[in-house]
Amino acid sequence: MKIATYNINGIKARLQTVTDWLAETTPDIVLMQEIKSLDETFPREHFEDLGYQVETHGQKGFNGVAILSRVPLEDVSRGLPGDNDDPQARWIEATVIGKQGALRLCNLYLPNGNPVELDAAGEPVAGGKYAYKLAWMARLKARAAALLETEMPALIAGDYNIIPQAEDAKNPEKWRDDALFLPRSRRAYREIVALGYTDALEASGMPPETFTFWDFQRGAYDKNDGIRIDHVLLSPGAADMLEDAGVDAWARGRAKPSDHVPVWVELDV
DNA sequence: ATGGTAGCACGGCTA
Repeated sequence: MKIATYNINGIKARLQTVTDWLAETTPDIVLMQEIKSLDETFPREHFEDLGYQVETHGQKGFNGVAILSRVPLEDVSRGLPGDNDDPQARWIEATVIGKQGALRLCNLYLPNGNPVELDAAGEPVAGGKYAYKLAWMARLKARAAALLETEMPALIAGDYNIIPQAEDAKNPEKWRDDALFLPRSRRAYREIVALGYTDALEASGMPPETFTFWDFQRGAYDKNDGIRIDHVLLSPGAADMLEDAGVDAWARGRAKPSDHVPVWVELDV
């Protein structure tokens, strides 16, 4: 079963790009971020006509996540547990049944966190974007831990907005004070992985300079000034199913590209 | 220090 994550940066502007990519790479399941669309304005029928079940968790203008699946999805749940008052649509999960058994799919769009606002003591300013990012990551850690307590193997994938290591950036010094790379951000990410998750790309032996995002500005793609911020984390049970993983970096060079490219795994589910 | 680009939606925010 081929499962991909793809921050598409706006479904309306990306419909043709995504449709062409689907035809060329034929994933069974796509976890999409930044659909920037309400549920009712998402082009559901377009993807249903291509053979996909469509589950969305949308929001007007910003954020929004969706799952496309050629395999039936069950028990769809919207919103990351831990804050019922969070208005931002950044999390959707569902169960897929394969030949061997079930797999829990979690699709996330982790907050960017910039600009970083710190008080005189160096603590994130309450109500600021960086504080929101860290609070969201604490909720993610709790959910990731809870998933390990269940019987079901789990995949947690999406746009993490985290550069895990200096090697995951062409120019790490540019990101030193950025919310994607601050020690505090990376520590929170490492704590989640350390619960018992496997980075699918790392496990499959990715080459140096494996990036998933190049900014639209300053000709970042032409200079390969990229970062790796889209990740697929696998619980131990899901890691046992891993057959292959990769990045469709070529998608960044196509017409009307997103600033992110797809990351995919092949799992023997 | 600023502005560079893109999307949504039509002003200004988000990244």
